[in-house]
Amino acid sequence: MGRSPCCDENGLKKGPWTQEEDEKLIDHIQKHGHGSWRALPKQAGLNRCGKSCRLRWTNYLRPDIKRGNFTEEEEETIINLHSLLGNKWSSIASNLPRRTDNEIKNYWNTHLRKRLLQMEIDPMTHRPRTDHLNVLAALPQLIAAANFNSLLNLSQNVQLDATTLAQAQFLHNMIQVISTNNNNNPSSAPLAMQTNNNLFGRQSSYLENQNLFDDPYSLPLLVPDSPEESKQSQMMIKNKDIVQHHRHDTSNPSSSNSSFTQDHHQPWCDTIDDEASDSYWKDIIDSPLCRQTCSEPWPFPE
DNA sequence: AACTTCTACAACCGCGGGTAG
DNA sequence: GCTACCCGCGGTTGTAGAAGT
Repeated sequence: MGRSPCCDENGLKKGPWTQEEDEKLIDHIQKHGHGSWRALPKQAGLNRCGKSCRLRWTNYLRPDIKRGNFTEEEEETIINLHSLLGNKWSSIASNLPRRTDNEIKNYWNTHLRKRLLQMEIDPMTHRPRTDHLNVLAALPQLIAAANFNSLLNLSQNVQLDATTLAQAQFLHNMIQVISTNNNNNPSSAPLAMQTNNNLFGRQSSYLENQNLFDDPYSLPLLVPDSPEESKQSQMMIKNKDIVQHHRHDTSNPSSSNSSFTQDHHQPWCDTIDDEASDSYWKDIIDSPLCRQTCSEPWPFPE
């Protein structure tokens, strides 16, 4: 039907808010509540449209907003929820107390998204990027160039420096994920969810009690394949269960709530033991290695 | 010191859902 | 059922400050 934007009305101020305007808005809402946003500016003596007032209040002035840096726990929650919900910022925000959808959206776009890109993970699908990484063509090249197998074998007997070892592990994991994808395996799931734990080593729980590990070499499936499973998981998110589980599992790694025991897929775990996997992805993300690896052309940095 | 480029994030815009008349 | 309105959401833009040259 079409409507004219509320701010088309003549003479209404746009742009950054002044302290005086903020004070007027806060004062009015504290005394009267916001009521109708459309009517509020006039009542509060503000030369703004209602929409602008609502945005200023909900994203900035509201007293229950938590500002400042995101914690690791918050980052991990955002990444996990984004892999499930996509750009449903308000839904994600509902699982992060005192954070606004706008703030989460900005943080995603300026920090987390870039971080995933640096890891060659598509931030929308949370899967390894294949646009410029032609998997089939690149795989032999990757292995040959890195002399990968010998490196791995060597690493079992020789004390390699940490960087080299980390590079080997990183490549190994990438190849394993890629191989799994190529094998038409259902675990072509978002990479963030394909490790035993998620991107930051916390365990997801919404697929509890499912046998995920038929193929001992496959990476566990942590993302629902069917719409039904997806709905289930989203319901759990709505109930904030997933966040609670995360926290529970963090404090109790051997929690019986977790379905992601590692007994059934030892080959993967041979590379990453329990302790290491807990901080595995986080370490990679934060490490100079990640930046180096991702900033250099494949197949592998020297 | 001056200029350019980059980064972070506040704010805006347009769309769609819900609802009252 | 139609229209007008309100509200919330997600994408995008504008801009101030930081970093680089």
